Amino acid sequence: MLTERPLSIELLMLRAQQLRGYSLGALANELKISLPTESLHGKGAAGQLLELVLGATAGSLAQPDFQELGVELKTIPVNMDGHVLESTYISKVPLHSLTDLTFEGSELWGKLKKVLWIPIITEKDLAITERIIGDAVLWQPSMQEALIIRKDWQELMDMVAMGEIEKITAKIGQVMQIRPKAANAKALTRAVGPEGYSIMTLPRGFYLRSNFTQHILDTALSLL
DNA sequence: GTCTGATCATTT
DNA sequence: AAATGATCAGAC
Repeated sequence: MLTERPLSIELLMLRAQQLRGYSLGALANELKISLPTESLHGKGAAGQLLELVLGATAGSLAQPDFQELGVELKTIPVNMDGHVLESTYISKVPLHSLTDLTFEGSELWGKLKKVLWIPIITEKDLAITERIIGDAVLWQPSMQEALIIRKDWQELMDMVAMGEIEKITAKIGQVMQIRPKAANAKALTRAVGPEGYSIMTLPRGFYLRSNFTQHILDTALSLL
């Protein structure tokens, strides 16, 4: 089983497609690594396993997983009917030092320009080891999709810049939303508050709504 | 604490 | 059932 960094998108796709049908348990066995037993304690296990086997850069960089290829890797849980089960975290939301921020230069857009989606076929409470790798999909947003993403980003970031982070709920945004992204309620970070003063608040993340990622997967699969 | 990888648990 | 808000694990 190869784990080196792929030299081209074609090689990356080839390798990803070869993983179809593997269970996460079988894959972990080949790599001689162990997986968490309970899903409550293995939330990121699928993504980390796929990063390892596909040769992604580990680490906490604000850059795509395959930086040279401009590709971000995302596992996405779907049930046996192909139904997307969860929203997808994309990137952290900048909450301070917001001058000169543009959509084109944002961390979010850097990751959404090109995404390799790897469906993980599962059901609630199914052991992590029993989950199955599905058909990989390489996605680039269409012009229309990109415009909607940019509109959501601007609406949300306008509120952040205006010091209205505490007014933002997950209901805002057509295909994307802002939600907490923290270890727990005690993890606070600095943000722009009302009147421009600094406040402490929960870290936030950008998430793609599941109906949007469902559309991405459905569109790709309809072309096969 | 700040990031990555996400899913869980409760409300709607 | 779907959506929202909260949380789990690990690297640094």
